[in-house]
Amino acid sequence: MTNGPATVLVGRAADGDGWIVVAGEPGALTRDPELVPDKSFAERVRALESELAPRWIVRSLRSFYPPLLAAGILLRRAHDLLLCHAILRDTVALSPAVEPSPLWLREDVEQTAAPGLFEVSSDGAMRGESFDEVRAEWLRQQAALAAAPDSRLALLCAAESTGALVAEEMTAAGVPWSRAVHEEILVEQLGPRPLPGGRPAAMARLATEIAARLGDQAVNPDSPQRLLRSLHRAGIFVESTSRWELAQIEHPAIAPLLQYKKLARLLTANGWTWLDEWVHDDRFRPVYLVGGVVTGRWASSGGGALQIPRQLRRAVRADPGWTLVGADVAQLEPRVLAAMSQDRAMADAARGTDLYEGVVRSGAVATREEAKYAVLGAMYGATTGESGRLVPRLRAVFPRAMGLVDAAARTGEEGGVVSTLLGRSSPRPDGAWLQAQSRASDAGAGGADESRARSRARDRGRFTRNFVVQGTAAEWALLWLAEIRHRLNGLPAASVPASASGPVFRSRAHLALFLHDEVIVHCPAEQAEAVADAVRAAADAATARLFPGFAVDIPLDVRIGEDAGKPA
DNA sequence: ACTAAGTGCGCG
DNA sequence: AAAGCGCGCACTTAGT
Repeated sequence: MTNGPATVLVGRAADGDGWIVVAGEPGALTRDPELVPDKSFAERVRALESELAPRWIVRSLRSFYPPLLAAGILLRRAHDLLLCHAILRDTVALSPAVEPSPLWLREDVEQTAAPGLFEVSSDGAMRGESFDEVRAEWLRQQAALAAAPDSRLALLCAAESTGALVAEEMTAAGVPWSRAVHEEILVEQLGPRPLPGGRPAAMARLATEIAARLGDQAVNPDSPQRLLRSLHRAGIFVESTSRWELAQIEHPAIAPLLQYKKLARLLTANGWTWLDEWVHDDRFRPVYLVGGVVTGRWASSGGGALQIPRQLRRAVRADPGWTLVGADVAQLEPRVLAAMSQDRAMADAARGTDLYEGVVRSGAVATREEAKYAVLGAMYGATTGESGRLVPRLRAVFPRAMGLVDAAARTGEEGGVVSTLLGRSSPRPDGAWLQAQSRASDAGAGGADESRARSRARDRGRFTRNFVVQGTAAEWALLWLAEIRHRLNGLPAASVPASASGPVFRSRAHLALFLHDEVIVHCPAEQAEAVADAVRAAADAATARLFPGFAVDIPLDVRIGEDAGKPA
């Protein structure tokens, strides 16, 4: 702990008036506390950042960082106490773990940043933002990390915090989004924008056609219940109106109905209303919730950032003089499984760009299609159907990888906790789950109790089976993101027209979108190749960092230019 | 009129 | 109603 960046600890003054700042050497806070008024706080941060390049210890970057970005300040390193509290509180590999505290509940993370620049929220200090509380929590977390058996948890906390920096930077910069292209797509598919509440022309046409072919003028394809009755009256005996089931039926009404559902989805999820609400000045600004998914994946809030349909991806357009670099990993999760389980045979199968072909070459299954079903089934816990039938073949060929996920499933079924490679732990079973299990072992338990308990146990086993893989893949992605950010910030300034990405990124390459195993970078056109190299080098660095001493291929598909937005 | 749960579908 | 994981959002429906 003697090398490394200095630290700066930041919290509100006890009377809520201004900030208390303490700077110090790594691992120790040596300087005297300094009281900085709200008014001059941003400038103080700017000065400390350029003087010390410290690690900023703050309660939550979600509220702390956006005003700084708006003031043109880029932070290099941080430690987000709220996010790390959630990790350390649940970590089973830690004894003692960080004591859970209502002060550090994650709910606050979902709040949007305070509107004014560093204005005091009346209860801000009481919710854990006071300097004393920040310092006390920092000391607890440092002690917990120091007591950990190795540095993996510290790496996870650092990566989670850097992820939080990236998340706020991406929200600030926004995804370059062409309203014109998006509108073109809408008009092409739906027809001109209808009056509010009205049906677009293409949907109205399809509705008429559905009515005619079902012989039911009153059919309402927007209401599953009524649609189901209409279908039954027409002799189509489906159990639900979901696309998958309808697609199996041969009837002249099905084609227009499926098309209607497709257009209805486009209209309601990403139509003109969505554009009006979420795209301003050709920027889409989603809010990311770092670690918002139990496994450590990110979630998002508002605008459905992680569910943008692929058909709209071509609305992602670079500013003039700028371009896009898109990259995604094929089959990240099985590659991660191979490495975390140190399964040499599976890592060999993962060599090259298509893991499924490698599985075929291994002799486990005969076709690529079978390989895909078998591998997905192994990670998701399939027991029946095509997939369930193929999984046992993998056990023979990849015993270590299968042993790891099978063990995770067993632990989950027994009510235990599993962890990712860096140490993020799964939630403990909840009260209802425990109750179902204990009821089944009661003296007077019936068969129904037992089968229900067994079913719940298996559900939980599938969850923990997937947790270790999905969560470790999320850790790889987090490291990748951090490495990309580091390399982009090292690129020289470029002479291009200013982009619309805000004061920090107007002339600097920046991450614009992150989607589990995929990134899009917005960069000056002249830097496209350098950025592509940086993104590739970052992936190699992430792999080396997460799996030291074990060789595994995690190759990228990298695209530059107009097509960068949409993966193959 | 408002809320909560269910349905269906987009993403990985 | 995906066989098998994790999400968010819009809409309908059932309940108050």
